[in-house]
Amino acid sequence: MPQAERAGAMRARLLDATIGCVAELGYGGASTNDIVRRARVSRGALAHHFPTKADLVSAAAQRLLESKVDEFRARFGAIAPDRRTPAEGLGVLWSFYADTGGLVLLELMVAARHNPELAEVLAPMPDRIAEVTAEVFTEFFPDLADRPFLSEALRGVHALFSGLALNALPDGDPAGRGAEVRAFVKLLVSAAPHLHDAAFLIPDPA
Amino acid sequence: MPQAERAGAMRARLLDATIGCVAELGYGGASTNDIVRRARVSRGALAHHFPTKADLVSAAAQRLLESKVDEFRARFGAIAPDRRTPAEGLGVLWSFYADTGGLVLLELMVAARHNPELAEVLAPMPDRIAEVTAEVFTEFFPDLADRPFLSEALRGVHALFSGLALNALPDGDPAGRGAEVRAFVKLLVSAAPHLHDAAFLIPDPA
DNA sequence: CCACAAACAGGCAAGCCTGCCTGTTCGCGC
DNA sequence: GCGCGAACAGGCAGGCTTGCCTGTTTGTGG
Repeated sequence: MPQAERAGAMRARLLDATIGCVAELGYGGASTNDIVRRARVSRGALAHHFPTKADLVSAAAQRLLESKVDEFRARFGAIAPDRRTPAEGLGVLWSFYADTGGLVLLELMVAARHNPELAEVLAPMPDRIAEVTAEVFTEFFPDLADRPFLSEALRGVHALFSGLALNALPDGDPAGRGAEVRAFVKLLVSAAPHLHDAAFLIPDPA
Repeated sequence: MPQAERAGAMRARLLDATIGCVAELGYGGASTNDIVRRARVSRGALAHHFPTKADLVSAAAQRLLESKVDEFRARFGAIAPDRRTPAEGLGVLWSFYADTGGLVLLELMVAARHNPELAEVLAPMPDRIAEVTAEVFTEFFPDLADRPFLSEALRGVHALFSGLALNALPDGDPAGRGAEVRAFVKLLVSAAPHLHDAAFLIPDPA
């Protein structure tokens, strides 16, 4: 096996093991020992590719973020064309936060507060996700592309979902008691296309 | 000083120091050494009142949660009566998440995933907050008390705000790029009372 | 007034984690 | 075929953390 490929595979294994350990043990509980054990790699190899732990987790965060973005595109594209409604898209968005990867992202997010290197990687995340979401949205629903407050609404939905995932964290159940809220949002989104003018939203000064 | 009072004060100092350390160093970075140093207390005293670290942080979480609930009530009541609109209330809600205490709550939230004792304390939190919020809301806006989806909307706003706070975490700025989203939500909330019937929300089957 | 228990002080030991260091194998270019 | 450097293996040391353990003071009830 050529050198480059070997190193790449090793890096990938290390990164995946890191993500797995964070998912399983939490950011605080994931030690480099656990990681090398899970990846079936020696400590030396880890040190060779990622001199410091911050390098490792930063790279893992990057990998996870990109993989999830791709996954998001794929899942959205996988919806049957005749069922591609914004409301249906919400399910895809939710899956972005509800699964294991989303959990890890959450954990890394708060860890970033005391890890500048991680913060640097994760800071552009909300914008990146919003960007991709908007991109996909305007691709599949071109007639809704220039709705007022579209960007704000999309970002809001993302924030809402990450908040729901967060709140559901302590009681183990990934769905938590957020199901009703999600249903409500779905209702709202279903209705939104029928509001052809947002002017009425401006409260009556009277 | 009587015994009970002394012990109470000690407990309070320990708990406050714990919250302070978590705020400053993060959950993972807050060691019992830091805590006793900050509280000006000996290790023995800590061990006496909180045999294990989990006991300590659980108690601290409890204290923080209750203090924030009280603070929420107080801040809401402090709004000038003639300015008490739901939209104005959003500011209070946001302050709940934007300040230091909210940050700590976020951090403890994700920490709870691998700390059953903490989880037990924090699990009822979303419900508790929703409850208090609904209570305050119906007290100040009795005519809006039985709006459809009120509970869902309130819970949604909370989730949204916690998500915004979370997303703003990596870039240090507590406000982050969430200001536009909050403005949008404010607009939505301002408009909501003018929608006297939610029936139109049901999408036209045609 | 005394005995007792709670409250508090400080130190000790075991365990773990991270970073580095030396040694070995493998692939690549000449 | 050979030398060189990257890739990898495994162990060592320093530092830190947590929980416990012994010793001392202080308040309380009989």
